[in-house]
Amino acid sequence: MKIATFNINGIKARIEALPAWLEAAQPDVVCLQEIKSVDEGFPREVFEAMGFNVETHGQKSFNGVAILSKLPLEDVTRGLAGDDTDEQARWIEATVVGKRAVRVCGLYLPNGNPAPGPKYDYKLAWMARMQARVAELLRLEEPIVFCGDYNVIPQAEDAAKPEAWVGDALYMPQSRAAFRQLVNLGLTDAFRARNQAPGQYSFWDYQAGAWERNNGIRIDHHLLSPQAADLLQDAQIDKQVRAGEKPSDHVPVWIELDA
DNA sequence: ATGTCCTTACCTTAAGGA
Repeated sequence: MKIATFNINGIKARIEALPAWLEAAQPDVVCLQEIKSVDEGFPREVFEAMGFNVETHGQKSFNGVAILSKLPLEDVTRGLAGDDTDEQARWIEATVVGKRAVRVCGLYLPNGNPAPGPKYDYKLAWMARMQARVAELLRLEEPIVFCGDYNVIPQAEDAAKPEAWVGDALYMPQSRAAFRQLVNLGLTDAFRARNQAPGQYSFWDYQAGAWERNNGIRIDHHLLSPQAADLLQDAQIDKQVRAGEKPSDHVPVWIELDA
């Protein structure tokens, strides 16, 4: 089962690039972030025509997540527990049944800039809520994948210029500690389990020729429950997508599970 | 580099978010 995560930075803007990548990469499951669309405005028919089941959790203008899957999606839930007043669409879950059943959680973690400030407070509070949800799901002792745009640079080697990110919400010590606490619940960073090389990025800013200078950061991750980690066969970043026509500022990252 | 892109609304131009 090939499970990808892709922050598309707007479904309307990516209505050509996303199907082109789906056709080339042939993923079974794709978690999308920043669809920037309400559910009714998402062009689901484009993806249904390609054989995908489509589940969205959108909002107007900003954020929004979705799951596309060639396998049936069961027990779909939307939103991250822990704050009934939170109206930002950043979390969706579904169970995908292949050879094995896998719970897939698609997430778009808050950016948090500027830090400090209310947006950073929201980021850390959101990460604490995620910690609780992950701990709850891990008790099931099943294959679970938590994938998406984490907006966290885990280590210095995950940035081309780590010194440029000091003081940024994506690289603040508290952000990295909260990410570490998630991992320390017993999760595996799938990409790092397969590839320890520095210079592996999933995002290059549109500004200042970041792509041309390879000034990137690795912020799109798959964290795996122990039972999912047992099934891990591959993990890759589709870097070349960033050089395509009208690209997102993120590229797809995917894993292959024996499931 | 102060460098770009996406979305919306006060809509052909600016603001907010990233």
